[in-house]
Amino acid sequence: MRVGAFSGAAKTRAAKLWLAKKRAVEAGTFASLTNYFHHRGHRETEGNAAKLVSSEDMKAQKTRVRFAPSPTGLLHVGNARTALYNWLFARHTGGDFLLRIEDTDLDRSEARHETQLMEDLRWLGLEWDEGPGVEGPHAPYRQSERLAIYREYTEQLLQESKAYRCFCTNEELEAERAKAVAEHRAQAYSGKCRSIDAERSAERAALGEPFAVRLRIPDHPLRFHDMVRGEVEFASDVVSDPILVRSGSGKTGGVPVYNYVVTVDDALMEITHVIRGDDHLSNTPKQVAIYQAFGWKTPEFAHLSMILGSDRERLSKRHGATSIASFREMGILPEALVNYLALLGWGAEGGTRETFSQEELTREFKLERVTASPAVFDWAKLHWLNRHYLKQAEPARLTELAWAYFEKAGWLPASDGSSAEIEAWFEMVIVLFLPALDQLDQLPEKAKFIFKFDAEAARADEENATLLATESAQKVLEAFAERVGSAASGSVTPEQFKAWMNEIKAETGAKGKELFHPVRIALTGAHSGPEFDKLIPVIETGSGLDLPVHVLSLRERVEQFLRA
RNA sequence: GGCGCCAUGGUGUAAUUGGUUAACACGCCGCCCUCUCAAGGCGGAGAGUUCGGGUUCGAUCCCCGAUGGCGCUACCA
Repeated sequence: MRVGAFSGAAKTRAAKLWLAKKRAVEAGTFASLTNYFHHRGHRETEGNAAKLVSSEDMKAQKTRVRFAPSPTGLLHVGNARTALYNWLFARHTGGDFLLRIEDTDLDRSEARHETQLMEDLRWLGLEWDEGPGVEGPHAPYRQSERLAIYREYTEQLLQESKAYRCFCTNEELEAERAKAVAEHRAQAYSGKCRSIDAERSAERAALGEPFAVRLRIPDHPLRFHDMVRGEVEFASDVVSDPILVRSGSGKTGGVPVYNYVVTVDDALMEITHVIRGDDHLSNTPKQVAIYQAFGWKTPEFAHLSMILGSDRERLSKRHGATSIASFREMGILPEALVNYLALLGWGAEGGTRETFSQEELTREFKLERVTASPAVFDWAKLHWLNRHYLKQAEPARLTELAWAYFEKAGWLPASDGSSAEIEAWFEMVIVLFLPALDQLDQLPEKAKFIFKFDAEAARADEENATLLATESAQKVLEAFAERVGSAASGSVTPEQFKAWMNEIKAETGAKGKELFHPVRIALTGAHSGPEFDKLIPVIETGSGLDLPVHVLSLRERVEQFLRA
């Protein structure tokens, strides 16, 4: 099924669903999540290091996690795995999984990427409880639509003098950085603008001098707890006062940056566990400082290691296809990909099982068992899992998935203009080649000889020519041609075929490869391929079908081959 | 340069969180099945846990250091 933009009906249904869920929650033990969160948030005094959510809190509180991609490109395996782990954690703990679009990079964010992203998530079976298309109590879920909210919080920080306006120019900052490197120091902002007094600062701003807003990093170490790495600590002097809001009067001027909005949103959306890629680990102290500035309690973190290519470099386009969309196009089944991604950085207790359905994963998945070390992406294992699920899949489903490849090749009619006979036959084709497939898009190449039999090429092949050069091969071919010539085109059954081969065996004395290879080459163009028992019906039935290309019957094949 | 994270066969993960002949899967190799190619069944090779110290009766596991890889060090996310 194709998942497109949401229809109005779907949207309404989703909203109703959410409402119903909300009522159920409110009626139950989690009576007032919002109040609870508020208490929690203000309980902690400024300057305190991040505290673990105690086990009591954990019990009382429903877990809430989010996947927060930026729509700047296609969803790739790394992010998909992050989404999956978030989803699994939410489902395992009975919590909520939210989708939030981080589109504060106005230059690179595109709506079509957002649409594609949601389609990919759905394809993987990762439905979100709140987010675009579903909505929820914390809407909007697109950061570009939350700018007014951030502005309010920035104002508060400025007023409390926890943040300050920075009037430094790019040149000044670059000079600072160069100096820091020369002196073997961390490249942290000097804090030059920290000391500008509030009145003067407001004045300069009013005069139209461009400024960014920076957070004042406190001078105590910034600590947080990470569920896969344990306690992590950063000294405050290596953490630069982070930019909260961009300067300038252009399109991006006044737009807050990632580190800031991610924190504000995670807090406002009551995220309890921030599960994300390793590349954010070094950003976390800045975010912790933001939580502290607001007096909000820090959530639990879980930083997932990177996925690497076979050269141990961060997986990228250089390593070939890595987008979820491309996997789908190749004919990797979503359950195979989900299973594979789950295994990339996580192992079930005991570690002896490899195949898990999404339900089984949900049951067994524990964040504590996620590995901290990076994992190398391995096509061979993905293919193994895909073959596994391909064999499990309903043939009808595969027929539907594979149809497009053949339609595109011009070998099958458009699926809506097809007949039940053709569909049934195509299913036979798929079953025939299934054991030899890593991914569905390999099917046309494997099945090519059925639709496009090339007698000349078969003859021309060197290996074939050698096999056919013997006297025995000639005799076998003649004997076979004689028999197939006497039968009606398209009428040969596997039984008939078997009987003929036995006769030819007796008649010519050829056996084994000697007997079968010439026939196989004449019929398929290659000396290896699927079993004749299954192949014969495919060819003969196919020859009687009304397809865009005529499938040659056994008889026609032999005739063409002898003429070639 | 600074800071952080990571380190078990080729690859992904296990190992009652100090006591194992270091396990499973993928891949590889071989055998069986078979006209062939796959699939399937059976078996095999492949790590002494990056290196060096320490703690301990005993370290894959705890501590320190080194090395290597990766990440961050952006008014990207």
